[in-house]
Amino acid sequence: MEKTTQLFKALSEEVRLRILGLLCGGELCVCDLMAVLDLPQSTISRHLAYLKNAGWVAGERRGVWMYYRLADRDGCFHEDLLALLASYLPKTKEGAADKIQLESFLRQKGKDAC
Amino acid sequence: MEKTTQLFKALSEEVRLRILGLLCGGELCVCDLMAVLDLPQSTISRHLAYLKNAGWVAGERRGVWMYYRLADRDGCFHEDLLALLASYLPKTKEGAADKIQLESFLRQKGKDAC
DNA sequence: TGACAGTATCCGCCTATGCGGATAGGTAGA
DNA sequence: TCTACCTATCCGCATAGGCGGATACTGTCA
Repeated sequence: MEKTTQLFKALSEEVRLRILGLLCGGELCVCDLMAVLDLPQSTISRHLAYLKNAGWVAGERRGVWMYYRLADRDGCFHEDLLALLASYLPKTKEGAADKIQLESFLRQKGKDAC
Repeated sequence: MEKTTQLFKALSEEVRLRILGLLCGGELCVCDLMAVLDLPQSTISRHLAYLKNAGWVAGERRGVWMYYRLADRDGCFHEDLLALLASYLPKTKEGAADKIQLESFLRQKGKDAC
């Protein structure tokens, strides 16, 4: 049950819920999240470490960047809980706003690359 | 989303998960929970207040006793999350043990009343 | 190999919340 | 109304974890 309380602790902070909501759309690197959430790098990194520790996300280094994605689910409960979140978070005010923000940021990033 | 993080904060402590698990079986008073969880009264009461504040449980005074039950669900998300918990908690080691403990306690209580 | 960019971790500070014992508040029955 | 019992709240204390700035680490490229 320790594992379960860890899962819930990780969900009990708005920033982390928003991060999970964004990661439902696919992997992102720390700087993407910084831009969308408008928070200092140390704050984002700390929350990602927390989510990783709790088993919610996994990180993978690719060159200079660390990409984070939703971790492989560990058990039915974890799976079901994530499904619930994935259907709920985008409907919230903050979740919807973050999504729009992310799309516009990624579009801009794409342009800059050209 | 504030409301949501409150729901999760309430779930991020083992004692409170166990209380919810027990209340899934029906209403109970503080002294029932004290007996089953083997914790001081102030601790139980504090956690119940927290759960009540978060919207998980509702209390009703009946004579000297306060009976607590699961609160009416407030929104689909709350509903679905509770359903998930109700199917998960009894399967955990602690949840199953608490259930057995509760049954034996209530049986004893019934006998004493005769 | 030196400079730089992205990320993780450390630091000091502050708040929330855990705990159990003590106390206060309600209610029923004598 | 006095007493006894059940429950809620207060108290002091300890710890977890929030924050942002500073620093350390790591990988890339010239």
